Amino acid sequence: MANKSVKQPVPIRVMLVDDHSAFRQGLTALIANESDLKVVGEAGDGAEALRCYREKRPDVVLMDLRLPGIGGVEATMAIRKEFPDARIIVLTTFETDEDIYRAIESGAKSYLLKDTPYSEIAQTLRLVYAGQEALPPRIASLLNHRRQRAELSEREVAVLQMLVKGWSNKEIGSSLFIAEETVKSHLKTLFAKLGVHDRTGAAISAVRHGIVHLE
Amino acid sequence: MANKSVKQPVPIRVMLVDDHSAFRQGLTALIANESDLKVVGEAGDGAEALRCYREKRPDVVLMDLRLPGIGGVEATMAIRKEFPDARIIVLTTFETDEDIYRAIESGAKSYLLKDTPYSEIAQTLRLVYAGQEALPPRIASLLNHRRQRAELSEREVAVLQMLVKGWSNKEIGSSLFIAEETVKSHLKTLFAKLGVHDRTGAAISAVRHGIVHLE
DNA sequence: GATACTATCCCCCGTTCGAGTGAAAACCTC
DNA sequence: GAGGTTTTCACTCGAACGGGGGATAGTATC
Repeated sequence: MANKSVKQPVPIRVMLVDDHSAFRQGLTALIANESDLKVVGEAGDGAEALRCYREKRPDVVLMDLRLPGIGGVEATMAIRKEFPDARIIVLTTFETDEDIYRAIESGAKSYLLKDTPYSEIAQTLRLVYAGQEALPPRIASLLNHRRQRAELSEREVAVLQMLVKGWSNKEIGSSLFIAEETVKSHLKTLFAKLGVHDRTGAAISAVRHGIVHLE
Repeated sequence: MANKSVKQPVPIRVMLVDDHSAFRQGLTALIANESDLKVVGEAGDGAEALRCYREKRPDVVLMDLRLPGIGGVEATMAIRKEFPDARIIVLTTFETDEDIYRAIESGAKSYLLKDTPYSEIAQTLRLVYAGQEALPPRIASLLNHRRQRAELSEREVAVLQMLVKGWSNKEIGSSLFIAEETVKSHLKTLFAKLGVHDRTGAAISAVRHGIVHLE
């Protein structure tokens, strides 16, 4: 039982953040097979993640994005604010460029989809522990797309959200206490920034890129 | 090594269909802990699923929807055509009412999301093996929504797809070799059936309900 | 053969939308 | 305080859209 492992005397200490215990369970079981990796903590939401990080000080964190209460992006920012050296890998099912962008901006070192082969997840844990930033090609490409897209102002996003709800310019205007003409003005810049030519295109583009979430 | 199990002398024979080996791996590991369940076959795509079913004749199948080549719905139909008694549970990440509807129509006995707690997956395997149709409340509710929605004709779906692409009525018309007026006519019935009042609402509704998939 | 439903097309008419152009006020940054 | 961005609003004009009606032909369904 003594620590006689030749390859890795001190395993990389991993923490899992995901609201689905079944997923944590399965991943823990798989990681248990690796001699150089060890799960030292689990959290089911953002607040718990911060508490657990403080207590366990893991080497690497696997973080889901959709969490009850505080989301994964906010949790990542909170942890990195207190522990600037924290190495966090986002592991989620979302793959819009906006989600990826926000995750990386918040300080995540990598971004993996949940259907990534397990071996690749393990490999990424090792790479990120070693200080690298390992982004799969597809993710890196989407991140680039997002960075090439023009930034949307706060107001423009607000208009876009109401557009996706199916509201008319007049309805958007009265909801925001501005003239219909102003809404049209925002839409014009939105069309240009999104590279579309009408409101339907803008709505679809907003959903496709994850700027506005349905549900 | 002899079969001395008291509780379940003959375990329920389960087959997994999912293109991600990591997921199959994790699930197989978890199922191995259950004395009354046993994974007897795995497939990575629809065609392999049918071959494997013929060979192994499992009691229950866990089927993903997004598969390379032949999709999960088609695979379910193919298996049930050859083996009408086949008990198939869809296990996927999609949760639009349209996806659920098509899965159940194709003969699936249950529909679970991949983030379902493992214990519930196991329980559903047992229930479906016993001949029941176990639909989680949320899924059943979405299925009802779909059934309350009016059926869309083939032509209407075609128009809707082009609408989501951001095409104008004129563009849709020339693409389908019909007059612009005919497109407007289809749109009128679409608006009524989808319960919206303009094309943007129709586009969002189509995506939300899974009638048209983005990407 | 009567009864649906679907797909196709037409008309009118008012509303909405989008392009073009311009401009003023507020705010931040340097 | 000069310069940039954001937000706000105005005006015109033509194109696109959506609601109302109706009509014909084909194909199932019964």
